[in-house]
Amino acid sequence: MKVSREQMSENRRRILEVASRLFRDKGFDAISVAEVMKAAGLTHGGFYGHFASKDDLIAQTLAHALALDAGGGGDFRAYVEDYLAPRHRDNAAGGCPTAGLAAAIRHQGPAARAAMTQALRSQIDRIGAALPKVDAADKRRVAIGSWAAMVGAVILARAIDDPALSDEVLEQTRAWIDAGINRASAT
Amino acid sequence: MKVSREQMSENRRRILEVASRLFRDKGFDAISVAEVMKAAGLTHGGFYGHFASKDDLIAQTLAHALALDAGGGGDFRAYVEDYLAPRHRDNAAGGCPTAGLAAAIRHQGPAARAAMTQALRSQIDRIGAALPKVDAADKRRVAIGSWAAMVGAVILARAIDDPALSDEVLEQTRAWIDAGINRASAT
DNA sequence: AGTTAAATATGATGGTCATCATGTAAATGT
DNA sequence: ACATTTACATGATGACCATCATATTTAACT
Repeated sequence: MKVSREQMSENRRRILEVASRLFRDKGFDAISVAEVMKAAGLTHGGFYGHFASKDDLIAQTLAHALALDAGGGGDFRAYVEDYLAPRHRDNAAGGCPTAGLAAAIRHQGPAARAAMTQALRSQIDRIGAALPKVDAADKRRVAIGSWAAMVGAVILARAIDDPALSDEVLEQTRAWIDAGINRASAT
Repeated sequence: MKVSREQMSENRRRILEVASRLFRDKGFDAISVAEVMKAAGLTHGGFYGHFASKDDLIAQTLAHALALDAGGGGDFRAYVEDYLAPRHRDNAAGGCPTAGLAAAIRHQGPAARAAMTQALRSQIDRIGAALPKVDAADKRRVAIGSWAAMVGAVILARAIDDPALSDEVLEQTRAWIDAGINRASAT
């Protein structure tokens, strides 16, 4: 049955939203088109009215999720603390899409890679801007190094099965980033 | 046809070897059992004589690859330089299994997670031992922070489609790790 | 040398999935 | 009000894949 134009937009929005959560939680391959549609309260048939293919859904979901996730603009230390918290590690479905999906993008199409490139650029700039005390010459190094460590730490912390070691990876990475910022700010 | 016991061991070894390369290159889901067997010069039928399931192959391949990859024991700065080189970024099939597969382990079984946990432990110890000038109290922090940044940087560098930005992620992360080691050694 | 055991090949089987074809009903425009 | 469009539902279709069944061939043991 046909639905109103607003209803259709709303449906499309909900598809992207649930796809974003499902993909972050289980990965692109483990989630079928039918699962996404069902989670959005629809059936699989209408899918190709909204998206050209599953690849298209993946690319649009990525662009959507990465744009929404724009964090790190305020107090950088507080951002790092939240990012490297067990709560974030344990909440992949609602967490940072870069930490959840960056590694899978290698196996996706060009649109997905373009979305991730754009997001990485923005994130580096945002982190740089949130480091006012750091010399301009060092800002980029601090921003890139910190972001790489944050993403890597969450990925590693999620991959291992020892909670104590997983917590330690998060905590030591946080301390390591803090020390790096202090050093760069002390000049 | 039956083959000699040595031939069988050799076959098994080759299956693990090609599986390791294929999985690192394309991911666990994109590689079928039949593909692995074909790449090993066999047909799909013999697979279940060697492994109980694809999950079992994944777990054993991981243990095998992670054990072989034990790097970082010698000169740590040289190791970092190689790790964060474009050559390594562009050679996922032959590169570090942690960088290639860590993010996918979240979706695998307990044996795979156990293998990754063990590998991470060894790697942290190995890096710590390769940092003689760093205070014992700081060793673990430097080792964990550096390793998280290395893994994260390679994952990000592989995910994006702009070669210049990708190179920069590698290079700035290397500089950032260097600076961190210098700071920790200067005490 | 003959018997047995086992490693691999060939050939199903059942399930899942992306995508497509068609029906249906309600919204939109006249 | 009516005609038309269209968003979604239901129901194929064809491909792929993990796993299993059975046959074949040869190493290993007596």
